[in-house]
Amino acid sequence: MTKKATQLAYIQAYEYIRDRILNGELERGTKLVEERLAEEMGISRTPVRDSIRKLEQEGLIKDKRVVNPSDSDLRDVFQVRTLLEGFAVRHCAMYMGEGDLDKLRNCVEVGRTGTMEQVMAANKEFHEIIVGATNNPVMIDIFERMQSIIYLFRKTVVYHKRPLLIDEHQDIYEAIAAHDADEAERLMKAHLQLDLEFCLNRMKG
Amino acid sequence: MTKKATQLAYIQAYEYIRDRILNGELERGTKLVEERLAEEMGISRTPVRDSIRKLEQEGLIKDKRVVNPSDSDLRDVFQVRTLLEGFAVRHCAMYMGEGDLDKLRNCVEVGRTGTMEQVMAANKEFHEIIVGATNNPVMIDIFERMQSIIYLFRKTVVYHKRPLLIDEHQDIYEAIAAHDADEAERLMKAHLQLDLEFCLNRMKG
DNA sequence: TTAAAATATTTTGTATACAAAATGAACAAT
DNA sequence: ATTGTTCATTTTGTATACAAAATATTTTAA
Repeated sequence: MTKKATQLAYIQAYEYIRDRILNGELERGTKLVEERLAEEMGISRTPVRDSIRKLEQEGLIKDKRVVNPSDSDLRDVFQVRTLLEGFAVRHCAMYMGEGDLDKLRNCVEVGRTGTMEQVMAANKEFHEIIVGATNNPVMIDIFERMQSIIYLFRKTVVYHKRPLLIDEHQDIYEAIAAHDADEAERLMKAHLQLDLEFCLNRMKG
Repeated sequence: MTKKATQLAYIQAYEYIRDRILNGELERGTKLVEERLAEEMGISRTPVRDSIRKLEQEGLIKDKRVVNPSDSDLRDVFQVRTLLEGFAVRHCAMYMGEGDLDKLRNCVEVGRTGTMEQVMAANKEFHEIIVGATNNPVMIDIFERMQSIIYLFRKTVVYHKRPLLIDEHQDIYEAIAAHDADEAERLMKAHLQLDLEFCLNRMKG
């Protein structure tokens, strides 16, 4: 019994467009024409419009174009991200149980030994576990939305492994495991700051 | 020369539905039927659907019903709100100029002397000025989205003036004016905490 | 050649019709 | 009475046609 994929056209359209944006096939700034996309997918404009509206709300599309975030936009996102993850990691240091701690440690491990794809997934998961541990759906939702933008931005720098990234994750993990909330928060903020600067610098090249 | 109102049906529909939700005419939990609303406004379903989708993204509608946030939902929102406004007020204490300070002082003043409607508007503005001063559109956007939910929740307690609310605003203003970031943040967090508890308690009655 | 106006083309917004799905009511069997 | 099944009704999802708006192109005048 194979898991039945969603048959609804507007969901299909949403995933299709979203994936094409995130993997870079639809470049930043590209104008999205409803009819062209509809034809491309063999459906009508109606569900395509729905999905475009949704992606607009999520911030991946702006004025019918794939968003093209400026340095300033990215800074704004990171400022909020730093706030949320700073809070979240503090929460982790105080309350996180063994299960999640194991998962975090595993992310660090994969970060050192895995393939490129595995490393990227593990890095993403590392942050998701931390934010998820707050158990606050509002916060998680905001975080996930920002992830899309960040991923979009990072797309072009994906093959430039940032040095020290895994070391920083390990340090954060250790601070959490040691229940040192202040240190965990401090390390997380520094980590995100470096990440931001790496992104911004790479964009210029 | 009167300001020309937007003629687009989907914007009109958005504002119409949103206002009816926020002012309580559409009660929490009410099922929203596209065709009924369309007929009611004398337009077709298409723009009504658009606006419902948008309101769903904004969190005012969930599963075609006016949201009915639980205590837990409201706590989650306030946790994020506290984080954002704590940061924002700290920013204000460090960088806010005379112009905005005047506006804040005016909000406090109106809070003491105005009519019910004026007081409510001034209270809202007080917080908007503080968040707006961060100059971070991402943060402002998140804040505004939460405001809708909070307002919806608060709707039922609107005529129970909370004691001390204006005093707290004044204290926050003074801490900002004195450039005391730590104190401003502390006062803001306490203020929001009291606000949350007031909301939650009133809901039970 | 450049700027402005007019025209053509593309693209979006809206209405409507029909199909698919979800919901609810009526009925039968236990 | 309760459960389950069938049928009717409502509501949503999708396609299509047309109108309005925005964009691009050509034409005309200086």
